[in-house]
Amino acid sequence: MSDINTTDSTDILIDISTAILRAHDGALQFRALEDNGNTAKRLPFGPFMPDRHRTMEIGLRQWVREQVGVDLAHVEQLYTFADQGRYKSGEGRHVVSVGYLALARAEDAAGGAWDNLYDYFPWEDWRDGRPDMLDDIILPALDKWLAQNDEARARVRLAFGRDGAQWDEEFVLERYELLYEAGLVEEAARDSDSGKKQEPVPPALGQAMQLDHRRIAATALGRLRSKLKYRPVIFDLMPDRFTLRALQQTTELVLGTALHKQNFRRLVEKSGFVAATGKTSRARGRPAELFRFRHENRADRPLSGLRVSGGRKSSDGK
Amino acid sequence: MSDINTTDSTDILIDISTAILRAHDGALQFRALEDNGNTAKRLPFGPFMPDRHRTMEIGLRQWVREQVGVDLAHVEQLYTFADQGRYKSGEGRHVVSVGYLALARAEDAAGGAWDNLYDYFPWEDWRDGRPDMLDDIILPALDKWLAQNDEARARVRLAFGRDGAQWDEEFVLERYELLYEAGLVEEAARDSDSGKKQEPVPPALGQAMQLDHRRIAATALGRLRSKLKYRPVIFDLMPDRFTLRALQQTTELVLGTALHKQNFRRLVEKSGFVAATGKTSRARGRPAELFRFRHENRADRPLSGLRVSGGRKSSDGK
DNA sequence: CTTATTTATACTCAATTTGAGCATAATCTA
DNA sequence: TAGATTATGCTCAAATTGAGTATAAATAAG
Repeated sequence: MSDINTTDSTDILIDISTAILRAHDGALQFRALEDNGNTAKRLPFGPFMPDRHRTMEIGLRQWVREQVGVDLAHVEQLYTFADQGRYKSGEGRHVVSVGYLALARAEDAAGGAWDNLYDYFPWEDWRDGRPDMLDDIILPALDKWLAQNDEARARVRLAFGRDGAQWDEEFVLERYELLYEAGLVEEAARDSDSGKKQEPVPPALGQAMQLDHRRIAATALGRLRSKLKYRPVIFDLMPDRFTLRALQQTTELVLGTALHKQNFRRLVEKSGFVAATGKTSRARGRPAELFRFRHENRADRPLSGLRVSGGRKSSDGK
Repeated sequence: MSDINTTDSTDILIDISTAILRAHDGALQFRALEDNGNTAKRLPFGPFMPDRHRTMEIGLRQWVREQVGVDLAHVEQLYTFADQGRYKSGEGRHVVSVGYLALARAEDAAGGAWDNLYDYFPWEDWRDGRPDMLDDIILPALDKWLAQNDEARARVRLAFGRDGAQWDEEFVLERYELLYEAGLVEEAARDSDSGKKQEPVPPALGQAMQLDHRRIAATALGRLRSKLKYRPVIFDLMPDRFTLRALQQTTELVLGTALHKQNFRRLVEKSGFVAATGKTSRARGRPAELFRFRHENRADRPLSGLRVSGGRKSSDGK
């Protein structure tokens, strides 16, 4: 038990970092903070202090309150990262990092600096088709790396959908991790013992972040993409009233893929998650009906979320 | 950042606890350890020691190696629990508990004591239909509690599938948490300040465990049930060669529900995850073909896991 | 004010998937 | 040799899904 093995346990510091996402201006954004003397930005974060924080979520909410003034809709723990060497702390303290995902409605998250998440993960946005950088930069660079690290080939194949495997938009973290291991993101060079400096890749692959925050952001995006499909979390990114078009755009934003309009509408209407109201027009074209999320119903249905799917998979042979 | 807020951070101890599951003897079992002077059992666990453990998974594997001799197939981090008051440590140390799920093949996990997981969560096993204890004991008790705690009503409805909501086998943790909060499991009485002792419920609801280990076990079961549906993890519970019947029984074991045999077969064969081999007979009846898991293929397909589903949902009205 | 443009919404249709069975096959037991 | 028992093949209708076509209701342009 704890009392037996407790002997030499070193000083541990737990940091709680939160990726706060919102959908705004046709972009998937997250709250990014700047620090003096550091070009890389960071997520809101702070230490977990058991004396003051009865739970980690209470701690999280404190740091979010103090560092950014945002009303959080959905909050969810992502993962606890504890690898040594991926997180340098000033002192000798060992740092363990607990990542959280939080969703905010644009209305409740007005002020402050918000960055486009896809500026940090440009290879994840497939809304206008497969990003060129994949074939032009990433895959060739990975191939070069694989020549030295053949054991990673299967992971690359799976994560990047090569050789017959298909791209799975949920593998955001797996892709980032591989790019990190291959030394293709700035953080890799930064974390490696400053002695042998890895060659920085000419066209930087997305913006870097402080500490392990980009890893947490990647985890957040992957988790959100996955969760969307079985729980109605998308509504935590939407305002009170919204058109189906807006709902679809937000969904596409998160998934990073385009969806078939009529079928999306059919899916949503059938799901029972939304109820019609009056209507608005604003923008061009025929005015669209405004819907609202049916809280009442949240429990009635299989909670299946929006079973969006990309498109009929090519029925290749078998 | 950390250096700023680091001031008074109290001494934190991180415990790594692992629910190791296997399918054996027609039961879903987990490795349960006994301690002298404690009737409640525990999971293998030990402190995370950053000096010795480069990653938490390395720490986990050390404790598992030392405490139980089991070859782990699949290992997955579940959740980090840090609520104060749910975990008493002998000393003044604040304990944070990181839970892991591990799967083992019965062949690689022979020795030691294995307990039936459903002895700890009897209300989760629906293979022979809805367990009587739900209507006889649990729901009436929850109702009594709800009379004092009306704000929990919606959660109970969702977790226990009442009032039109339907039972979702994945909500294992949510159900356990509610039973805990309602004081219906032994751990609740144990953790509450010994002063006011909660009345223990006459027929104990499943076996209790030490510390927060039953909570971790609940998380493990919920996660596994969920993951089964989108990743082929079930094969990490199977031996090298298996009949489709065995695969189905293991799946039913995990999900806690019965499945339609012919459709399960169709699903599995079409998935491409298995390949036929020779055949065995042993048991009564027509001998069944033996299959093996197709590792090669792991990446080819959408990785969709076994999209098992309970049965056609009643198309109630809308 | 008439037409093009734009977006929303309704419907269709075929392919595929799913839920439920029935039917037959291949063993073992009595 | 007749069950009993389990495996496997096949059918069939209902539901879901992918991909369009068609129509409606606005705004913007001339």
